[in-house]
Amino acid sequence: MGTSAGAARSHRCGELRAEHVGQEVVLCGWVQSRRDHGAVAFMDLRDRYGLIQVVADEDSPAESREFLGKLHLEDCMQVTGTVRMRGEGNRNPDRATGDVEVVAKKVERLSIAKPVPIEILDDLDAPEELRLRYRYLDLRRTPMRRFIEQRTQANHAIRSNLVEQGFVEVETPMLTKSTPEGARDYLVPSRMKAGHVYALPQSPQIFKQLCMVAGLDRYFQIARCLRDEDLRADRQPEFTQLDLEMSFVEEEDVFQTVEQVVAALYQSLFGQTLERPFERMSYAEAMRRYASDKPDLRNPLEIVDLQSVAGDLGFKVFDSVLSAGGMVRGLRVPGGASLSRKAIESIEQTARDAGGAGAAWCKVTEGGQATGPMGRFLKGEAGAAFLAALQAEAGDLVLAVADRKRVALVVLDHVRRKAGQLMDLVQGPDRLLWITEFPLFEEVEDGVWAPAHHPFTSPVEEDLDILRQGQKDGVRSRAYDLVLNGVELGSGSIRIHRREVQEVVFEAIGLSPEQARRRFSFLLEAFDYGPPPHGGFAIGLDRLYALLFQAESIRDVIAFPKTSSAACPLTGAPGQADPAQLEELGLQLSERASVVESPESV
RNA sequence: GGGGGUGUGGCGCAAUUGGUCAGCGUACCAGACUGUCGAUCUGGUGGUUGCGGGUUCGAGCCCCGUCACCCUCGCCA
Repeated sequence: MGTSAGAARSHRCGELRAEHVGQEVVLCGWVQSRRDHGAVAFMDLRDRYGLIQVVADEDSPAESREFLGKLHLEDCMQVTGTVRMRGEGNRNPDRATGDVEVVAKKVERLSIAKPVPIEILDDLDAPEELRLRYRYLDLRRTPMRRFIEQRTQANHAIRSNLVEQGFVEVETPMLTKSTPEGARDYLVPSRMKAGHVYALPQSPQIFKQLCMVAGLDRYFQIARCLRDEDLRADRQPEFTQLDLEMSFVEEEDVFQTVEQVVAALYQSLFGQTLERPFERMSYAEAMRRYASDKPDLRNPLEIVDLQSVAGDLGFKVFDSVLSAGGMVRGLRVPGGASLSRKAIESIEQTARDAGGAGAAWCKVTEGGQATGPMGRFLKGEAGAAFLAALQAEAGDLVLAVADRKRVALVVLDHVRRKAGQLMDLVQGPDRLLWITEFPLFEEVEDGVWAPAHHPFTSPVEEDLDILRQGQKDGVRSRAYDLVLNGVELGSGSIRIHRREVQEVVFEAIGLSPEQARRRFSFLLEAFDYGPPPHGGFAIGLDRLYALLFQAESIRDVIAFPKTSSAACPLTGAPGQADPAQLEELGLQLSERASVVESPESV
């Protein structure tokens, strides 16, 4: 901390050590606790930097002795006194400042605190809603303050690394037009142009591409994004992304750039040097081996295709799925025969929770026999072939899932994770992984395909022809994700910069040239003026920080977060609209809106 | 929008099959105490058990509705 303590104080509470003994100091802070013994009284004074014990004894003026005992927790204080060594046996080794104390000469209360609704304790156990309502008190707590400080450091590491890499930082508008992410927009009505609205950005997507057309070459921003969708434990209506875009690049250029940033982050936060390059895996391979587009590679279990061996067992469950065009895949859990009946049942339950019918299973005995529910179907050559496909050995547990393709993959993913967790296989260092060549379209219902990304995501060159022929299944895009231990950190793509390709994609996703021009006119217009090939990436920082800082919730790394109904208990936002403001905006509330009453005004 | 969980003094918790069970800790207030350190001791204030309705002689406890929060599915690149 290279800055001065401030005019009202000479030192910070947390910095006093034996070397300060004898100095007269002026401290400012809050009353953390007080211990009044009559003729001697103590107070722990807290600031951002720590705690210091202030004592008033026979060396202090009588009035300060009395005053110290009368203070409330969290009163804001200024204390003048002398640093002195604590007596032998009176030191507190659990505290950084525990060898010294400040003998009060003058004790002044700068402001008074009512009884606090939440206590300022590291291990506070209070309803989160209350913590949000009194966030300014919650943030006085050390763990919360740490998150803020770590976030500062992380943002700083990111920013300085990207600047080093030659990036320019551009602040893009908050009042803008709808962007192509496909979430619901937050709208802001215009006063100047009644009946018209701004949309708050779901991401700076369009603007960062415009930055590329502008020749800025390498853009980044730590950007606020807003999406009006239902919340989750790891989702907030407004969140922060590290957003970047680069010109004249291919996937590898983006990967290396992002890897440098992430490595700088780990270096700064943990002093840890990440191994680079990160691993890379195509979407197809990830789905084949892990049934997931964000596999946790710390879990070594892999999916095995049993399509060709499942039909010969005389197992009705497999037969009916196969004849319906479904999928049979399985999983070998080495040593899994040691799992209890109850544990295996929990895997079956996981499969059902994931939307499947369950999971077939058997254990492999020393003699190579299969026991358990699926065991009796695994006799003879067909059974041996089945187990051989899995490379199952004595002592293993074998799990098999049969279902419609989309369901089976989801179930396999859950089963793999559950089995890995039960066997305690998920360990080792962080595994960072690029998933590449995501499909351009995803099947949302049987036979119904929707674009998986925004419409400027470039298809893979070799797949252009089949795309032109109207095929959707199997068309690869140049989109990629970065995955950390099974958690998707962010995603990006190489964009389309050629008009001809853009038109093919618009047509494929069912946008007529007119519709496309209406929605993205300004970007398409910009693309008439020599757009460079470009691509980029965006990382959700709140989620990443929650992970890296080991916060319990994404809300802990956000200073002033919202509840799961997108409300702010502190400010009471969203608030009721003021009729005068509505009038000015040319707006009228519908029946539905006026029925809704605020439950309570704070 | 669907499913699940939670809701008792400011805060954390308790209350047997529905029957003196509205109690404990902490904070708060008053007092005592020369070395504590999330001090201790004594005494005290404080609750229409989220809200509304119902069942019952009787509801914190059972039923219905509702609100808020948390988790989750849908939704969200």
